[in-house]
Amino acid sequence: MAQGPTITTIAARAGVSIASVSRVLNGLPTREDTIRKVMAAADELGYVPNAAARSLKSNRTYQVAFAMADIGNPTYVAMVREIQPVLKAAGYRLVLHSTDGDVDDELDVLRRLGERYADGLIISPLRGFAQQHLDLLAGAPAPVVVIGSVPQDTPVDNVRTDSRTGVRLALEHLYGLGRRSIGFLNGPLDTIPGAARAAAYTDALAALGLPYDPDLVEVGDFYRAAGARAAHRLLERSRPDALLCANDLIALGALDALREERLRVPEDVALVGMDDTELATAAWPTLTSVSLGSAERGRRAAELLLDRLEDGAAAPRIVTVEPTLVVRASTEGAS
Amino acid sequence: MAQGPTITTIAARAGVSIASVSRVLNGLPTREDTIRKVMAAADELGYVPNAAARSLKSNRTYQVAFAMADIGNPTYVAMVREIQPVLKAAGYRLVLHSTDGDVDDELDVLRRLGERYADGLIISPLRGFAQQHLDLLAGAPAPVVVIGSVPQDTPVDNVRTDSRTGVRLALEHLYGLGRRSIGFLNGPLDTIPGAARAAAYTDALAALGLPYDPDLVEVGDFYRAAGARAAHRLLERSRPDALLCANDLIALGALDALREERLRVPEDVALVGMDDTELATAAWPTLTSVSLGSAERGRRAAELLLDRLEDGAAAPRIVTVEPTLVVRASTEGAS
DNA sequence: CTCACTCCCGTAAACGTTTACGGAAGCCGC
DNA sequence: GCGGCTTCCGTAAACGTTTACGGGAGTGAG
Repeated sequence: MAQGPTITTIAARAGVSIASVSRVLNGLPTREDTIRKVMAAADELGYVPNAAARSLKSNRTYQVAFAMADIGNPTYVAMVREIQPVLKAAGYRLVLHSTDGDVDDELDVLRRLGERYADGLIISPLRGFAQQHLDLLAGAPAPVVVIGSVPQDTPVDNVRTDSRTGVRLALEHLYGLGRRSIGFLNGPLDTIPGAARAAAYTDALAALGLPYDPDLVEVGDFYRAAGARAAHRLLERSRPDALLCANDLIALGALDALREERLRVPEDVALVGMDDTELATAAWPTLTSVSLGSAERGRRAAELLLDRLEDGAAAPRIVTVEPTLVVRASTEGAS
Repeated sequence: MAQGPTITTIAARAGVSIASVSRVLNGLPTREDTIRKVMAAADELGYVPNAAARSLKSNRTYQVAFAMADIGNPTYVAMVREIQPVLKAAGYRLVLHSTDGDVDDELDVLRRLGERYADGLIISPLRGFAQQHLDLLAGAPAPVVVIGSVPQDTPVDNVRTDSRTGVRLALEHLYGLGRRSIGFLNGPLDTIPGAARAAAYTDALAALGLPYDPDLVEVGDFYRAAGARAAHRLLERSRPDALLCANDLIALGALDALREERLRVPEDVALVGMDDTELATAAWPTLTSVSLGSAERGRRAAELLLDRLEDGAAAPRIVTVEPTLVVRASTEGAS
């Protein structure tokens, strides 16, 4: 934990000025033997540049922040997993924020960007986009990329998916299998995905000519235990032949509940999750799931941010990742 | 992306010196109406302090780094999940490094601590502890906490688990169920957990009076697909009545393989994983797994680091987290 | 020999904070 | 009315870099 050498130390040992040291270390044109002297001194002293001083002067931290609701959720893990290597390859560190889906926390992350501890931010808000969010986004002191849909004219890079299409794919698949009583286990309606999926479910039903039956819909939370409870509540008052779950965790909970109720999957109830996380293939029967391309969304977001850091003036871009349906045993029968 | 206000801006607007502004913002004793003026100016301007300038002066970044092999591995996710809130509560940000288990990457993380971009580091090395590691650890420019066992006299805080006991618990459990031909699917032997678990397996067999049969041991990698391949190889040449897997991912792969070979779990082959990740409860049958307390290790590591940041001089501490066996359906039959 | 030009390098300022130091103002007791 | 104390604040230095600017040495041409 010794006090490290600074360019001043190196300059003294090499017998040159700190300016020369800095030039050598940054590869600016310098005479050959000065380079050698400085390099030798730096090596001997084990010099490592000080990040704080460098960013103070250059206004670059080479850090990027990623804010999401919960690192325990495999969707976000998939994103982080893709974001990290992209940033690393470009020489950036990753700062991780878990907001627990708390709006104040999210706003706080946005505000503290002003501390300039990071050059940019990727945020995947769970709740939110009150006017307050939008104001902060518009006036953000550093580039921000939002994963999730942002209102039309918000001047921000944006990676979105089309959960409407995703839900439709799932319902069409179930309809095609002859299921007509398709229940829906959703997450909280005050979350962005919760609200979007609720609307999409209603629309997709209508498109298929199926009636909307409130008894077939339950709202819980995006966790496994909550999914199980929601499934039990739903099964108490109706008997669907299929269940769409707003994410894979809920689907796992539903699987637990169905097992307890001695209902077979998929024979009695076909089950579809969303997000297509690794849990979908760990479960048994393996879960049919709507892939919303979390990994790809993460990667694209990181790329957008890096582009933006290169060229701050370019017009905001919107990238849309198409959902796909990954069919597995929980709807199509035995493995 | 406007240029933010600095304490100089505030000082001008409030009609005081920058020293007064700094004092007010840091809560040092100041006259009441100066406080008001400064606060008013700061609020109006939306002042946010600059992190780089602050850390340059104070030598504190309020960041902590965590380096692990692979954020896709649920073990590390469990750690991050615990580490993050502990740090956040203490006002620290989390910087995440994925090393892919690459030794050079690990060394690089250690070296770059010298940039002082973080006040401390939690590292969970997968390979390593060559002399090079130890030298770097000893001379680290900031406190380091290692998750995983470190040689006896390394002057570093250390959170370890006792995988020897963990493996013994698993084998005793299987032995108690009447299993006598217990196979072992391990990860690479040049990794720390791989080597430790191999030795523990041999010892535990001996303690139970069972012979060591090389045909019952297969080495692969810590991934699901590798686990499946290893299981297939093992099943080609022997017919165990139980399989211990060096982590849950391998166990999931083994489950895949066993299913393909039409072997029933646990009737034909009892299956035990390690790490007790969420995958263990997602699988079917649910997986008996040796919990190595990943979550707790993460939390304890974060706490150790925070303590160390308070008091750098205290003697290095070693915390040991006891493994436990979580028995589920993959050894004890129907749910 | 001198002038102009080039090539390197050193001096010093700047980034936005924190903080040591000393000065000004007010108050008290004598 | 003056010395001494306290309280508050401003000046300036410092943290470790990067970089604008200008000066000195060397070269070549006239």
